[in-house]
Amino acid sequence: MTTKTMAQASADASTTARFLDEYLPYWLAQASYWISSEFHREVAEAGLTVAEWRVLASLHGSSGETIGTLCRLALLKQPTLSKLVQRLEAEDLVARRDTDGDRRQTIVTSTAKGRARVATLVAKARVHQQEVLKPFGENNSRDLIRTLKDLVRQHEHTGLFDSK
Amino acid sequence: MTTKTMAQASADASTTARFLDEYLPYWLAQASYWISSEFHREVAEAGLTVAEWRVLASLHGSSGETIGTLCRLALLKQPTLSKLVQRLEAEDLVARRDTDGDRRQTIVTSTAKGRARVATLVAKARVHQQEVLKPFGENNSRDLIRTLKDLVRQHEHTGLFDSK
DNA sequence: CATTGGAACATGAATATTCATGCAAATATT
DNA sequence: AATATTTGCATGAATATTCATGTTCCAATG
Repeated sequence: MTTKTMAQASADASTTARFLDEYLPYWLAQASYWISSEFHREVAEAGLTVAEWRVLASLHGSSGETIGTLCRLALLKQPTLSKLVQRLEAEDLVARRDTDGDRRQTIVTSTAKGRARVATLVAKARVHQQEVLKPFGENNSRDLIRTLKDLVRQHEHTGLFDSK
Repeated sequence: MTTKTMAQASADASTTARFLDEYLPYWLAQASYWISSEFHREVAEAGLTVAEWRVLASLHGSSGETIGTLCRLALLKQPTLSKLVQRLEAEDLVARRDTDGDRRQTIVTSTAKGRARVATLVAKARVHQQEVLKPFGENNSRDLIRTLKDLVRQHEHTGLFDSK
């Protein structure tokens, strides 16, 4: 195995420091990727794709979300999500209905079958999060999540979602 | 604009707390997404796709990376990256050569043209990072990056990369 | 040192995403 | 209040990604 780890790679920054090594967006992407993909094995074993898991998780504990909101929750583009939701609806894992107010909107809710399908997974996700945060302790963990929420709050408005 | 922000959504967790609202991987993904996509407008204006930017940024300040390492740096799957590198090579933005040691490996380096192409962008990226971190101050910023690096170090080995 | 297993990269076929657009409904403008 | 603009979602065509596999080479084992 010749494979360098990211951490090692960042360590042998002898003279030529790689740009990425101190680049925040890079580390955010790496952290997001590795933490998530670790759990995505459970998702695959449960017979779901990552996108399906994200949608069902987004609806977990929600009374229903519009397609647009769901796009931002699951970080999927609107056409991608529309098609995914239709597949999930065909499997009876989610249901779609119109809103009372704005008749352009579609509200998506998870069905009993959908909730049952992810119940175990959600529990495992909570455990996974605890394991991930354990090495950091209570305070650092709280700080990390608060900082991430702050980052999102400060930047989610800086660009239209679908302009990517 | 009926659109709920993620922060607002997390705020009206009156009785029904959504699962995602306290889920670390969710906030990592959101933070990564929004911070990056904010900058990706610059990338688009420079006439590059996000994947192209990631590859060229990964090679910036590097003496060359193998396809495999580049996959992990840019978080792209190997077939995706192989094809992308071939396109970049055709534009003379990167070059490929064989390693001395392992003749299965391909080393990718950025060409002078490639470096010129992202020089401005890299400078803008550094400025962008400073702006993003400014509200958090020196100490919190350093803590955040250190924590992210720790997370990656602890988890990059927990799964094979391409098993996703 | 032959053989077997695995690793690195390339590539075609299957699949998924994205862009562009359409349509219907809400909101803004005059 | 008629018209123009914008918003929310759906959908087909173009594009990109991914899976499965092939090939070549390295490394481990007998």
